[in-house]
Amino acid sequence: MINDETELIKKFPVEHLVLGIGDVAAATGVSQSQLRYWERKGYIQSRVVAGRKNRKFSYKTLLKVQQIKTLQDEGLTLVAAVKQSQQRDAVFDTLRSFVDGRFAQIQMDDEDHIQINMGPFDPDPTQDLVAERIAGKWQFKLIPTAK
Amino acid sequence: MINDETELIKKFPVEHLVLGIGDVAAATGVSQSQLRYWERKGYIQSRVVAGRKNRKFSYKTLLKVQQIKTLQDEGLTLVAAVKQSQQRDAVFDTLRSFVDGRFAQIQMDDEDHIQINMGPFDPDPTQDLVAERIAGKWQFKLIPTAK
DNA sequence: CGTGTAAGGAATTCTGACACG
DNA sequence: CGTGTAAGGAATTCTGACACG
Repeated sequence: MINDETELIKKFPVEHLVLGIGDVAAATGVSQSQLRYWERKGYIQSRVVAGRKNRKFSYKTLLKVQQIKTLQDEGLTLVAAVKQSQQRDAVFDTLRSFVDGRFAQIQMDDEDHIQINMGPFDPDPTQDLVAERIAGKWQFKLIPTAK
Repeated sequence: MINDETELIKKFPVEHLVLGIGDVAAATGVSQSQLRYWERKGYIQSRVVAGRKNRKFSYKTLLKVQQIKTLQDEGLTLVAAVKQSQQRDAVFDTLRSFVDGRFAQIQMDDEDHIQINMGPFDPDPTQDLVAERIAGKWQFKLIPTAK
């Protein structure tokens, strides 16, 4: 079960996740006509999913939409917002990559005692780095590497 | 910009994210009639979003659907799968909580040098724990706490 | 129990045009 | 440029019934 949980979070279902335009609009606060316009201009993309006729957006696109909107709200023009947002696409991949690469095991003994083992602590590889949540606060500790 | 990125990932838009039944079915491989049946039996829930008339599922529900399906595929009956899946609801919250509590700063200098600062390293609070990706591999290191 | 299907109606999304600016 | 709206048609989802088992 513990391994299943770790697997589950690594397989975070976003790759196959596509959303309708109405759901993207509701989640981001960007109107459907805006989304269609942005797509027409090439700022965002929608996939055509096999067998579906309507527009579908990926989760990554949703993130991008939200970024653009935030930048727009800060006063940038659409073009400027789009340009800035491009640098940030990598954020999501970064988190994925970190979770994939380092979350060796997630252990949930009970509600109040949860641990994430992140494997060998590089400055001292004889120890494992563990994140531990106690009473709602996350702390790090080192434990001897399991043989 | 660095702070914006950190904020962005913390605001990972899943709270306000709702998906149509077709998208949940496509993402999980569970048919629409299954989803409606599961809902009727109370195993999963769908929200009625203000102003929308169709069924909408939260991202957490999607995770649950995927868990149930996985367990079913392993040979469990629907009821047994539902029961087992209940213990696992916390996984997602765990990741969120960890990211919220510990990702102090995400820094992306360039494609090949990315760092996540996780704040004071509890065994030695004069140092910050930093996860660093070099050439695709994540490693931990300690740096003096920024004053 | 657990899932599928045909049926008719309701809600959602589509495109192209036009408005405002 | 960037967004909204009215319009008519197309695709999606709805419920309740019935089938299979």
